[in-house]
Amino acid sequence: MPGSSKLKHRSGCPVSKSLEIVGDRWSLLIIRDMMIRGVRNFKDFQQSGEGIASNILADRLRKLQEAGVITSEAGETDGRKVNYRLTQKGIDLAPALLELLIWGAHHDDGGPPPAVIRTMMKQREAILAEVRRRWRNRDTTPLQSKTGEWHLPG
Amino acid sequence: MPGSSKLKHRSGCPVSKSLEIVGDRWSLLIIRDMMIRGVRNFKDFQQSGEGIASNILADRLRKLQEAGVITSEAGETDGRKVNYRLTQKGIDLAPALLELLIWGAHHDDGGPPPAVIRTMMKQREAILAEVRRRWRNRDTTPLQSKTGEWHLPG
DNA sequence: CCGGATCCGTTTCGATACTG
DNA sequence: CAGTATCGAAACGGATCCGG
Repeated sequence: MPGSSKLKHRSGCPVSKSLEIVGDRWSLLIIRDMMIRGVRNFKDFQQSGEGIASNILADRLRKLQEAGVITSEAGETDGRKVNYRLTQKGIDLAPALLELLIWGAHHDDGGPPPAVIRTMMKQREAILAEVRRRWRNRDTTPLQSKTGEWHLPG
Repeated sequence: MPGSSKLKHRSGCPVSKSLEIVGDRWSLLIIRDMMIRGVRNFKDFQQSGEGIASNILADRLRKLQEAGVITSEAGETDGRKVNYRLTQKGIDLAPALLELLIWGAHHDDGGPPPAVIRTMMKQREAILAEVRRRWRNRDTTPLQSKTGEWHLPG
C-alpha cells in the first residue's frame, strides 16, 4: 500500500518497530550471543541458543537484518559460510542488554552470588568499552575468555 | 485452560524466567506504562497501550505477578478497582527500560530530534532517581508532567 | 557439510462478546 | 471496572528436504 504509513505490524500492537526486536524471546538471545559470545554463523546460533528451530532462526535473522540491527556477508575464506555481524545500531543495544542481564542475574533464582553481580555492575563501563572495541576490530572471540572474570549471565 | 500454571515455558526455550518477561511485547509496554506514565488500573492499561485485548492484558498481568514484578491489591476507596504496583524487582528494571527507550528513540524512524535524545541521555540518572522516589512515595502521576521536558518516548 | 526452505501438527494470539 | 469465553488466525517447533 504505497502512501500508507500504517505498517500494521501484526494487528494493533502500538510498539515502535525497533522495540519489536526486543519484544521477542529469540531476537534478544541472538543479539546477546553475537555481542557477548561472538557467535557469527547459523549453526553456532542453533547450538548456542540451546534448541532454536532452523526455520525460526532464519526468520529472526532476516527480521533483524530488515530492522538494521545485523548484516550478513558471505564468508571470505569459505564461500558456504555466512557471517552475521552487528551493525552500529546493534552495538548501540549493548547498554540496554547489559542492564537487562544484570537485572536477570540479580533477580533470578539460582543466579550468581551477590559479589559477582556487584562486580558486573562495577565493570559495566569497561564491558561496554570492550564490546565497542571488539566491534571496531572485528574481533569475535567470546568476551569471557578475555578476562575470565566477567561471568556474564544468560 | 488459563489459570493452570504449567512451568514448562513453551518448549525448549533456554531463557531464564526473568528474561521471559522482557521477551514479550506487551509485558514491556505494561511495565513502561506503570513506570513512566503511572498507570495502575486495568482500564487505563487498555487505553494506554493503544489496543491490547482484555484477555491478553489479564494474562500478562497475571504472569507479571507470578514473576514477582508487580503486585495487585484491591482499591481502598472503590472495592471494584484493582491497583497494580511495581515491586522492587519491577523498579529495578528501570535502568534497562530507560536504555531501551533511549535506543528506540535514537534509531526509530520519525523519532524525536537529536537534541531531545541527548537531553534524555544526560538526564538519565535524574529520571532514574525520580522513578525510585515516586515508588517510595507511592506517587503515580505521570513522569512527564513533572518537568514537561523529558519527552520520554514509547 | 552449511544455510536455509517446506510441510504439518500444536500452541498461542487477538478481536469480539459476554459476565459478575 | 475487571476480567472470562469463544473461536478463527497466526506463530511456533520438529522433522525433513534442498541447493551450493
